[in-house]
Amino acid sequence: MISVDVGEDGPHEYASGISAGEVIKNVHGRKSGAVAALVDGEERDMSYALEEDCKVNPILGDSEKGLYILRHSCAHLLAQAVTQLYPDAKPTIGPPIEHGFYYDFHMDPIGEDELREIEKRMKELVKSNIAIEREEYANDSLRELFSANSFKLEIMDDKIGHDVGSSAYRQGEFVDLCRGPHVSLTSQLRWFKLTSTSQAYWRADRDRESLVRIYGMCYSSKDGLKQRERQIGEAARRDHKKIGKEMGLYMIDELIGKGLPVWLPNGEILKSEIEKFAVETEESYGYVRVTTPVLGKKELFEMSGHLPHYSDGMYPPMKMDDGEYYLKAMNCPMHHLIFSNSKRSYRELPIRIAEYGTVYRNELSGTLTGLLRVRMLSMNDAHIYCTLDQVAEEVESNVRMAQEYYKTFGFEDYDFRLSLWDPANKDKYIDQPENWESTQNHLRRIMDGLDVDYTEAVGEAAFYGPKIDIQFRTTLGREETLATIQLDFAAKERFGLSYMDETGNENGEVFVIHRAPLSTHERFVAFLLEQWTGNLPTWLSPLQTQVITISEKHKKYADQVRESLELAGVRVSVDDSDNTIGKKIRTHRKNRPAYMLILGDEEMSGGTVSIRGRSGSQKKGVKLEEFVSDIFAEISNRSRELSLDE
RNA sequence: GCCACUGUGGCUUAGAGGUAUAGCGUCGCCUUGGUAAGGCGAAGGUCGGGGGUUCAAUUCCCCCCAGUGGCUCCA
Repeated sequence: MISVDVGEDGPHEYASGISAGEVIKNVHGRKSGAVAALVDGEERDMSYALEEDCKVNPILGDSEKGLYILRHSCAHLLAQAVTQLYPDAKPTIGPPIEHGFYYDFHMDPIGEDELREIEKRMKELVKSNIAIEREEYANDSLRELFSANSFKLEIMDDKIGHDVGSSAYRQGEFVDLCRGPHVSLTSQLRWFKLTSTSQAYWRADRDRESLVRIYGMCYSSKDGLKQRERQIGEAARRDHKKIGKEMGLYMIDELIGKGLPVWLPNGEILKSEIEKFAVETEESYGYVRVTTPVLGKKELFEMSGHLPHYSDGMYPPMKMDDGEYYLKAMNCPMHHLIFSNSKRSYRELPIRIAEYGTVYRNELSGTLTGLLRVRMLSMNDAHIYCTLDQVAEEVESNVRMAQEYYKTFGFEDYDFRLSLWDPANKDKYIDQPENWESTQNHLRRIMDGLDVDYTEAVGEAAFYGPKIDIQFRTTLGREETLATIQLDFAAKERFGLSYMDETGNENGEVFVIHRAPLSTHERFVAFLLEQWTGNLPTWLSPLQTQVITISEKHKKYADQVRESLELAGVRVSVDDSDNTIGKKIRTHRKNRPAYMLILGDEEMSGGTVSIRGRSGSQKKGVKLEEFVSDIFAEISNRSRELSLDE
């Protein structure tokens, strides 16, 4: 007999050799929802035999661990279906991921029809309710088992004896090299769906074999799957590309080129509202503004380190009669020259140089999408030149500024990330290990002193120094970097930055902070549109008031209303066409004005307006002057809420 | 850049080897209408571009271009 600790009600006695699953069934019932067991803290199959005293807990299908097991098993199910349908296909690796799983196969590319075929076969395998069993092998018999699959052999070369173990999992005729654990029956894998295929390289190495990756999503219940499908639908509804088109914000024309969005009049309004806000804010934080050219000579970018470390991100040079010129990928080199343009005194520091302009980055064509990833980036960029002692305060005030910005814009779902260099990948970074260590530690101390949570990420630094990234989650749960605050220890030497210190000596210890809290206008607008589903706060709305007349008798009054609003600086448009009012409301909804004003006999005689909010709310008989002053206040306060939609 | 899929009037879209649907929008006429589609009519497309196969291609094949989803990369 062995004693098994099952949690709340103390240890139970069982015959030695009983399976973990039997114990869980005995304690938690047949329908516990367990997909595997936690035996002394180790994840095990339900069939795992208990030989000595231990602690056993169920891993529930809807827990994080349980979902990963389900998804992992689902990946095996996929591989079984694929190898049945395509006997020549060689499974490589197939891990669980957030929301689902993928599996990479060495096989000929497949399309949508094949994907549905495979999914159908998976469903059949679920119906057949095949047992999934763990098998233990000695190393050479394991190699024998997978002798036809060079990918599996390669995995064994690397991992056996380390953490993969020498186990395989069998379901019917299909066997996969795997550490497990897995669910015990294919019928436990009901709530999945294959979503897409893509290409991947074996070991993410483009010189190795090209593989077909098949993605799927998988949940523990119908609800989970449905909810994810709804989330995907919601993301489509919030898609900035769709909303941007409806609101006439931007266009992309193939003759201009991909990744080069054009801001249309409505988009330009939105962009300039953001810019106006940033200019005001940064003036109050002591920034000065400059403008620098969009291109510069090769020698400049060699000096800055862009050409050795960032050349992939830059456009090829333009040969001119006096040398080679490059489009700038960043503003910093030119700002450094501005700093050096005059003798600086310690009394002047920190100097904060800001620029609203464009930079140009040669992103791979396949990565470009809408406003989220573009090749011409409009930025509210700035560089702060300060002493080491001043770094902390400047970083802090930038974190604070970012938080203020995001509050106003209504962003809440973001995290800070301390991005560090990767000493194993020295080509990507300036090779000064001591400087990396000291600046990274410095930033870490600053972050620890601020009351914000952050994570650390190796290999995410800029080439010239560590940075604090502000990470956002899109509706689909994908993480994107919105903004960065970067600490640059390299510029001072490369550009010979210096100032006269208190002792009257030239001091070269100038630290540079690069920061762009509002990201690029392109990406920022994409996030804003998603955040608000296009229904932006009034101050940001390209159209703040849409006036709708009931009949042509009211045209004159509508003009009067328009004039009053325009006088107060409110963006207004009048629709006095002879369509019905319902029709007009429907038509104008896609432009997403903050408010619609309905004008008819009642309003005209009383000098009032009838307000229709975005939610469909109606408020009749509001004095025109009252509306004008209310909306004016809402706009000047940059209010997040639409106070008149009630 | 790599892989898969997609590309039909301003927008959404049907279709298929014999030069093509429908709705919205636009324009005109009628309607003067009170909070998410009033009625009638008209215009508008070399079916992404270029080659090829065929008596015939928008439909099949090849090459480009662009979009979408991934890989890689990244603000």
